[in-house]
Amino acid sequence: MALARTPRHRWIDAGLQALATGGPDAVQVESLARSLGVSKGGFYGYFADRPALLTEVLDAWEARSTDQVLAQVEQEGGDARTRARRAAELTFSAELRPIDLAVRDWARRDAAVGERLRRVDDLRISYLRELLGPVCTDSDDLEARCLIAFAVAVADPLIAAGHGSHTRADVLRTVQRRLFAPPPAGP
Amino acid sequence: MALARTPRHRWIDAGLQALATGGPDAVQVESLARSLGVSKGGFYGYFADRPALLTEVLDAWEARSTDQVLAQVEQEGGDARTRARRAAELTFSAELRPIDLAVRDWARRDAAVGERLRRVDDLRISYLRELLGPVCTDSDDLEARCLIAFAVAVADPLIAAGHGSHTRADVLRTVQRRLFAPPPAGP
DNA sequence: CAGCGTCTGTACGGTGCCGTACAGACCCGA
DNA sequence: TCGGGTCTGTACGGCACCGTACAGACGCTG
Repeated sequence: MALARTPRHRWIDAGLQALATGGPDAVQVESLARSLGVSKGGFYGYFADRPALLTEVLDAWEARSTDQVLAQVEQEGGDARTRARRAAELTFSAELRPIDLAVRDWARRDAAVGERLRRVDDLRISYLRELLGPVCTDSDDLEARCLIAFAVAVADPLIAAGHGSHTRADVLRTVQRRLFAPPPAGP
Repeated sequence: MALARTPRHRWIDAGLQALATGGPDAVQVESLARSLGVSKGGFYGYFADRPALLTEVLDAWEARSTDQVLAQVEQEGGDARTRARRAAELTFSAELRPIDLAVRDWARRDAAVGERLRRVDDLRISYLRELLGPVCTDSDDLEARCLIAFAVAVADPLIAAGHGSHTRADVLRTVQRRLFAPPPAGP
């Protein structure tokens, strides 16, 4: 059996890369072949057609975004704040972040992608809820903190504005401190 | 002079619609013509080419998202919280919201679009800062609240997760209350 | 070394979109 | 009513991509 120079996973990796950079429309068979330095000859031996590749690309994204991240975080251990930060670091790494954003935009127009994203986000928020639970007294407060944390993590790279004399990193630190601060007194 | 059945602004409106639904790649001359019930015959009388249309579509979005929204809000008046809510309602209306999201994703790959988005977001955050200023004591707190408010507003429709027994509207209300609450005590 | 299966390059037809060209329909004003 | 300019439909060439077909190269296996 001859060894494949361009096995399945290389097409999928290239697909993830293209998805991250240009969205699902940019995941094109001939374009991927060019980026791999190959012709598309072998592609249709692995995948029935372009949609089949897109499905597998999403599978790969889902696995990397959930199981792999959680396994890594739990293995490294630490207190709640450490694990929350680590989970965020891994989930929104330079590699995974743009894929996440592309999928999020894709989900707006494809219900099946929306379904996948819902599964992934539910899992992420559940984990976050678990980590933030101990510092919150009532569940309203907890849900508000979860949404804030997740929304800021998701939207940070999408927001183009500056913050006067502050850097974005400054502001993010303040937000993080508030998220783990003891609950507010008032009503 | 014959009256145009399909004047400039109709092409631009259709372009905004397509942009909202399918992103910039979906803004196609022949596709827009079909959605307008016309052939593309007249298009090239108004626009040099497809990129020219995209530029004008962005112009229209920018105007509607900034000047028109601000003018409306200031005209209606009210206290800070009312105006903030009204600005959010208008900015993220059912009509403008999907365009905003599409532009945000587009800005990730097109520097010129990023530049426009930066202008628009800077203006929005400045306005928000102005409204939230009075309830904040120090500028760290103020910037954190602005980022939270804006991030939640932007990311809300992008986040697919549920919140247990709470609805998203419940959680958003809690977040909003916190944003206008008096500043927290210690660090 | 010969045979086999697998992977790869090349070529092809089909399709959809871009931008151009041009002829005819249409509406206005004289 | 008649001319003139404007808008519109149709047709075309070019290009990029999809999916298929097939021949040859490659490396393992006997």
